Amino acid sequence: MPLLSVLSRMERNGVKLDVDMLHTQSSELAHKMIKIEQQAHDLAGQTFNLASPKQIQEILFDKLELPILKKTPKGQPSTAEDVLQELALDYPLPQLILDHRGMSKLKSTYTDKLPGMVFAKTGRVHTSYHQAVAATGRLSSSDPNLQNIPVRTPEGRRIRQAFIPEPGFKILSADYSQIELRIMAHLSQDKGLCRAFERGEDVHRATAAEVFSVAPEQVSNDQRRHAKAINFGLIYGMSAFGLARQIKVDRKAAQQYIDRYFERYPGVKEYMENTRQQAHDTGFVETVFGRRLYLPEINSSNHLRRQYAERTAINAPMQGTAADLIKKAMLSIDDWLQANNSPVSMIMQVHDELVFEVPDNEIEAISELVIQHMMGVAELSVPLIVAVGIGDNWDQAH
DNA sequence: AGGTTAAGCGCG
DNA sequence: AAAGCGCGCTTAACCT
Repeated sequence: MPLLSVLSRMERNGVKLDVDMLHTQSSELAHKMIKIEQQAHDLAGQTFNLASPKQIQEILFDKLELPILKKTPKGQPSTAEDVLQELALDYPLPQLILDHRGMSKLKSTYTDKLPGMVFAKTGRVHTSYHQAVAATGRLSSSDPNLQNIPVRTPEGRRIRQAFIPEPGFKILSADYSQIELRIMAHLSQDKGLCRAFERGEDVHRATAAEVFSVAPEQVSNDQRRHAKAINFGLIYGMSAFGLARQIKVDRKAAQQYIDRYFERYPGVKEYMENTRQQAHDTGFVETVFGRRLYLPEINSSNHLRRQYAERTAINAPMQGTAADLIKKAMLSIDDWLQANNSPVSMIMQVHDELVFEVPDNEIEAISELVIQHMMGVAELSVPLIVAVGIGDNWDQAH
């Protein structure tokens, strides 16, 4: 069966929503937002629209004369999240704006919008998946986008709790753990990185131990957090400058971390250099399975465009291979479900995660089946680990 | 009235 | 001078 048919079936399956729960959350958010607005107006000494970047600029930077830490591409003082977080350390108003923004996002995009997207005939929401949008080979989802449902904050997770199964069913979520780092280990064949995954170690902790020269059990929370930022940064082609900004150390320290990383993981260094070189020589990069991404600007005389293409060259094989793997898993799982006339529905895909609606009495068998299919799609140099969760809503299952 | 862009932010 | 990859959605601001 072609992937497109699998996607169509998933769209048709849809997912059930607890609409009442979302309505309740909407009201609560509205109430909290009004309170924040009042506090903000008191601090500013005037009323203003907390959703208007222009008005926020006027109040923060013209009226209150807070320092301008960053500008937008058009030269206006930026009020972006990281800027306001920095300012919030010294002034009260930025935190209120941030809180308000977060709630406003949740309310307008999710709790207000999703109930209206329930399709009357099925009582469920039906997204559209797009197979040929993302350059790296990922799927995208729209109308509504089910690939950006909140999860990182407690308030956000309450929205996930509204994604529920039919009576007699459970939500089963299965995701690949650290899939892109595992692919980096496979592609680079770096000894240390492969060994960490083979031994089932906490990879960020292992990285921290190497980079900061301490025993794994001695790694502090901050060190692990920094190592995690380094690992992600590598996948994205980040520079010392970017790392410094991310983890709030000076540029020199960030450069030392990166140097240290490449000393400890020389295979990764070599892989990065080879990938860049290959992109320059051939004009494309490819995934483990040979799917290519062409990079017409890799030899551009414009530095910005060239550097952008170089970062894409680093990232695309890893992000793209992860996309290939989960698509293969979707195909083989769908194949099995169809062949066995299974009552199980595959209902969502979120890049490294598959979500199913499973009859209560089949949970254990299907968990095992999904894990086996996802792990078994390819034989890489490191194990592909799949974590499964089960629950009465998507948040519980995740 | 309607469309487009900029800024910002939700997710992996 | 910029500085971390890939998406989609909302509001404000601007434009026709």
